[in-house]
Amino acid sequence: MAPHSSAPHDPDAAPSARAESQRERILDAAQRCFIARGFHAATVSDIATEAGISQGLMYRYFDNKRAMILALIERQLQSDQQSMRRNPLSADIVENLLAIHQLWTRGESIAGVDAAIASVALYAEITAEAQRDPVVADVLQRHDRLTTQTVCDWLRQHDLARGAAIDEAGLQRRTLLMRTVVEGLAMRAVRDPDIAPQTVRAMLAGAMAQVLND
Amino acid sequence: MAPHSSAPHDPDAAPSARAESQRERILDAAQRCFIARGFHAATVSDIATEAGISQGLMYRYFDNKRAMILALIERQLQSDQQSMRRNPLSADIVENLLAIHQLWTRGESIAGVDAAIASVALYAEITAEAQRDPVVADVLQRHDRLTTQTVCDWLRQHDLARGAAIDEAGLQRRTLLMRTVVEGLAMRAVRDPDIAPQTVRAMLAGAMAQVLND
Amino acid sequence: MAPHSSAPHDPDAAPSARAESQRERILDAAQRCFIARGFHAATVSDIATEAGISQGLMYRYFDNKRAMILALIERQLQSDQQSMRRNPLSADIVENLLAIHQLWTRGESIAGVDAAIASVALYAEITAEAQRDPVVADVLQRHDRLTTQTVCDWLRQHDLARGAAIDEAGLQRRTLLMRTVVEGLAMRAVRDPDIAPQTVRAMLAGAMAQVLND
Amino acid sequence: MAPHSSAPHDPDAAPSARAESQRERILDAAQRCFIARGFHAATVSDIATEAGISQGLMYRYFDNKRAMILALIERQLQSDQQSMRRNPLSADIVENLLAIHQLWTRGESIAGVDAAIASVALYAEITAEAQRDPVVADVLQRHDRLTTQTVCDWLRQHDLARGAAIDEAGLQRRTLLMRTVVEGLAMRAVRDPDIAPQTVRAMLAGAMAQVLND
DNA sequence: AATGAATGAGCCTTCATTCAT
DNA sequence: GATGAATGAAGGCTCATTCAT
Repeated sequence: MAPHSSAPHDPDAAPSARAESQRERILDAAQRCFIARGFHAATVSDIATEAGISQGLMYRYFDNKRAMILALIERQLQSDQQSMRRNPLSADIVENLLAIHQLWTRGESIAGVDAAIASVALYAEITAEAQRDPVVADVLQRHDRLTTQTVCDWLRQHDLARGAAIDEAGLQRRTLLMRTVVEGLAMRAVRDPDIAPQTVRAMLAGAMAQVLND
Repeated sequence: MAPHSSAPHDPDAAPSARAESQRERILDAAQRCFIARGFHAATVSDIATEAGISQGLMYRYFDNKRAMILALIERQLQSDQQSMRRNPLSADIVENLLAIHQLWTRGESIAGVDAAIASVALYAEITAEAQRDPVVADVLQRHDRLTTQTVCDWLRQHDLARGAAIDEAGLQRRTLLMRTVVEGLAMRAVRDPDIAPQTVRAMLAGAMAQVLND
Repeated sequence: MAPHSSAPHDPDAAPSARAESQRERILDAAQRCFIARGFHAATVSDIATEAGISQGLMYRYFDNKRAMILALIERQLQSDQQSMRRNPLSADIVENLLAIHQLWTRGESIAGVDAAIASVALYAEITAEAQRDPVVADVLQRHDRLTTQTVCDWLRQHDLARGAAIDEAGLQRRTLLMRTVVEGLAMRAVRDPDIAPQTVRAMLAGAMAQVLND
Repeated sequence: MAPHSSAPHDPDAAPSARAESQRERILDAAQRCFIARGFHAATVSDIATEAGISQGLMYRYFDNKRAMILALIERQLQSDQQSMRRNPLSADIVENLLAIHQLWTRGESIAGVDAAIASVALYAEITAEAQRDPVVADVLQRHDRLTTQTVCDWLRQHDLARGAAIDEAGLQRRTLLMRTVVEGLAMRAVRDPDIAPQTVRAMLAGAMAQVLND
């Protein structure tokens, strides 16, 4: 019908660059609102205002509020994965996590930092949602396995580099420990923001020793 | 107005036993609803039905919905603490956590089990709320420190029992590790419910070794 | 739970007298609004205002707007049937229809008159809805057959009274003619309200002669 | 602005052939949508899609949705009249009506058939609208009288052809009967689609005998 | 103490209409 | 002429809260 442009409401067509950037603007706004108020308390009106567009227009880009939530979750998971992939294991891992812990502690949303968890509030809310919404649970699990694979590959490379024998069961154990400690630390940062940094550093040093050298 | 009992709406009077048990019933119902649907999606009507009372009556026990949420959070934190206090460190700690991990994995609400986290969804939602609501954050932090103290005392007792030297910095590090691993594992259980149990056991064995024996 | 009263929102309980009278008030208001503006143009807010209650309260008595429409249609059909049943065939049938035609012509809603069609606008709108909504179509057809039976029985009694032989095919033909003329006349009354009464009377006389005496 | 053609948005200019054909396309689409969903439930977007043009463009041909409805009603009435004029009274009138009744019964829109009522749903909705909107009522009545005149002329010709004396009052009576039966039958077709065809034929035979031979 | 009817604010969503291109 | 992005005003509906009984 209109050969030179494909509207966002035409599901068969690839979205135009403008449409894509609008979606991103909306998702950015949604992210801020969801972090600030939560998935259910944030209103479509909030998001529209934050995005600087009218409420009605949002429905050209998303079928409904739930679709916004799902799209945001999907985007968040993909961004998390990319962060993990870009951020190789290093000797500085303890110091890196320590720095990120400080940001979590301040409740700031982390942009430009390669953190697997950009906002603890969003991470927690997505997790809660996964226990209620099977669609969210599925998306989450699919991404989770990719991330686990990424971490596992890291460790395998690390072992090869240091000439250690490859032990698959051990790799999985250490991957799980790595992820558990990171995510647990995020929760700790919110629930008691005043832990002494040296305690965190010592804990991380011990745990990362197991991750990297066992 | 009610000559034979001090009504719960009289703030100056000590709540009667009956009033106290009503509050408990309501909070029990609220807990089930909040776990199933979340703080904001659960309606007052849901909770009233679940508690088997009328909507209007709830407002004799709680000023409003927010007060219910706060009371539930408070109660949850106290119950978590009691679990921790009742559940001393033992050689079975790995197997205990493994069993709880299975329950988390199934998304079941844990009753009668001495788990620090009765429902991961509720735990996550409370954490998210803490990053938005300073009142929640304060309550959370106050309880958190008590719990940290409880765990720390455990470990001190454990060290005394095995004749180890007492190292305060080490105790704090191991306490943090303990809590981080438990809370991280709860999140892992939701985000990827299909991790192999032997992997979890191996990870826990390694981490708990550091907690108990370092 | 409450043994002495059954709330309208409890689907298992028989509605209380109060609830029933509220439903009637709402349906009365809905009828006025639907006649004045149509099923789809009339708003729930219109109806609430007309009924003198709040919007929210309507949803204690009807699940949604569609349920109101369906309930009104059902009530209308039942009332039509009762009119037919109360209003036996008589020598005055021509004059009766003539009088009703005058009311139709003025677009007035007919109350207290035993007219099969109380409001032509409502009758037309229900008919239109039947061609779109299978549920409405079903309800309509079910009632229609009862009404047809009622008219058919009238005519049979009439024939017996005048000593005529009973001819089933003929009864059905005359029943159909009777109903067709009545409903057709209703439409005529709206589409050209200025037909001369003597023309209507003459037409009815001829048609009713066939209905009553063939 | 458009030097080579008189644009439809210029009210002083005669509409170009192109503009006229666009209007027809839009009205065709509108008719399909209105039949399927009703005046108020059909959206401008529906109609635009059905017509294969953009929403914005429709506003170059019609001021607003109401203007579309009015134009469609006007066109419908004209087309009905032409059908009546093209379709002279004949011995087959009973069989013709019987065939049309079948189409009404199936809820199909009748195209290419010389039926006075192309769609019962549309006919009913227009009738309902006439009782609300004086503009519609006026247009309807004006057309109605022309149609009545057309039918009346038919019958006069018929009488002349068979050598009967011309009786003006009788002509009006028979015209009214004719129209009443046709429109009443349309309603019957929707409200009880399962009437036996032989019953319809017998009823029509009797009524048309009065129309043609009295 | 207890009920549940009643309210009204506000939410998600739709849609007629406008406007920049 | 033509598009479709954008707007804003409702509309249907929900729900926390209040109140008469």
